[in-house]
Amino acid sequence: MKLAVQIKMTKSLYLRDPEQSELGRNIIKHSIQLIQKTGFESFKFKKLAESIGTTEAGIYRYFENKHKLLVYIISWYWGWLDFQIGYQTNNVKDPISKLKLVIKILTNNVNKDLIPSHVDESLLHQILIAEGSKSYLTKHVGEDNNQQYFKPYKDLCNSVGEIIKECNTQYQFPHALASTLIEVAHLQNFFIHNLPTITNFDQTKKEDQIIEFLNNLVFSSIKC
Amino acid sequence: MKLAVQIKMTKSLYLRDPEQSELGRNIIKHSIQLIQKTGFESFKFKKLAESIGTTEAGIYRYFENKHKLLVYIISWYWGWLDFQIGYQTNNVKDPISKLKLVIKILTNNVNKDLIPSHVDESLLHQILIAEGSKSYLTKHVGEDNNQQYFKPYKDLCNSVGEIIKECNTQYQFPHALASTLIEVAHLQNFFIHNLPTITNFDQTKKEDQIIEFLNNLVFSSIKC
DNA sequence: AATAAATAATAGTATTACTATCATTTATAA
DNA sequence: TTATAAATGATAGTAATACTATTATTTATT
Repeated sequence: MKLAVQIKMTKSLYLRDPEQSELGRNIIKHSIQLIQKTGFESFKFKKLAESIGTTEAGIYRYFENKHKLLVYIISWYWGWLDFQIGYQTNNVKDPISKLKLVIKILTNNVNKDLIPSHVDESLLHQILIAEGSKSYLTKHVGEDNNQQYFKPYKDLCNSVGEIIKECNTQYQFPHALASTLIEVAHLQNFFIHNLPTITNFDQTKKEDQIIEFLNNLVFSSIKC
Repeated sequence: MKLAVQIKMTKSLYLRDPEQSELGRNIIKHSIQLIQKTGFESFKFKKLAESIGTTEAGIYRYFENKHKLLVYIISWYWGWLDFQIGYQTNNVKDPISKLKLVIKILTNNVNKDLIPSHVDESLLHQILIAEGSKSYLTKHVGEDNNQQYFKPYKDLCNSVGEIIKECNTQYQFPHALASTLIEVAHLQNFFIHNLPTITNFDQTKKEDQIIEFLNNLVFSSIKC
């Protein structure tokens, strides 16, 4: 039997809870496929409706607009990552090993068993890399923040920050380093695949090199 | 007499060179104001035309679309930063002092004397923070890269990477660290102003704290 | 004074991001 | 079972947007 994780989502992100119906789950599933395939700018509710076999109006009953749908998907991923980190580092005592595992998870070396079937984790990870920052890089980020849209992201930063603290209680910027680590993991992944000449990474074992770079960055900073 | 810096721009970014006419310079000037004020998503050529006192068709004679205009503006800024770094670190012998100065420049503690009058450097810096990554986070990043749209950005990463190398020739990832430094400077600036609870920075002397964080990050990594 | 280039004025088109309406199906409750 | 409500489907419509095209007018160059 497959264990499906339930990620708690902010209610104000949706009009109708997409987890509670077949159509809703289809909206999420096909959104992930379409956004990954076409990019967020070319992602249209009309195309989404077509690929599901429903109508635009059907989508709008679940999500007010496509930006909220993007934020929903991305928040879901942050929540899931946060759960993964808690779950997978559960038995790890040594904080340094813990943080190393976190870096691996952020760079996408994870156990995929616990994910609900309608979500494709590898597509989601690609969306995060290419579209993640668009969820907050808006003029209405303040209001969105007041509505708790970024709570899963902040919770994740906090979880990672706490592990950093465990490694070195003297380190001054655990939370800034946590958000840096999360974002740079995605950033370097994007660069390595799309603007390769920007980095020194050779083109073999890309992910491993990102992990090495991040390990060096983080553990030098906290002097471990 | 004011010295105006000329930044070399990729020709394929524009249809007509905006530096060469009053209208062109107005397009740049008012774009910067409008994008900063409304955000890129709400930035419309129609509104831009109105604020200049020309027509949409007039803008389209200079730029094929608003994405290319954004890339133009952002590339210009990277070129300008690269120049600033070269110019201001010119007399600095010690590579560590040099790199510290670079961090200051990236966090916007710069001499503004050399900037052409139609460009507002502080608005531009804000655009970079909030919209910078949108210039490459597209599905057509590969083609854009082939067209050399990101050359100024890569050149800047390279300049910073070279300074990092001077500090420690043994360090493995000078260019990855350079791009990380540039992006994290902007990222932490965005977070501190828009999602403050994410970092540990207290709300006074924000920029100084970013500088401190970046100094720690970079100099620990390269063991200086 | 002749010619070319740049700009202004206006109009038009396909697409998009929604909103509204009403009929039909599906689930729930008496 | 039937009554009621809730969710979905089908269709239409609208204002705004991202462009393109055309022609007239102004400005610069020869």
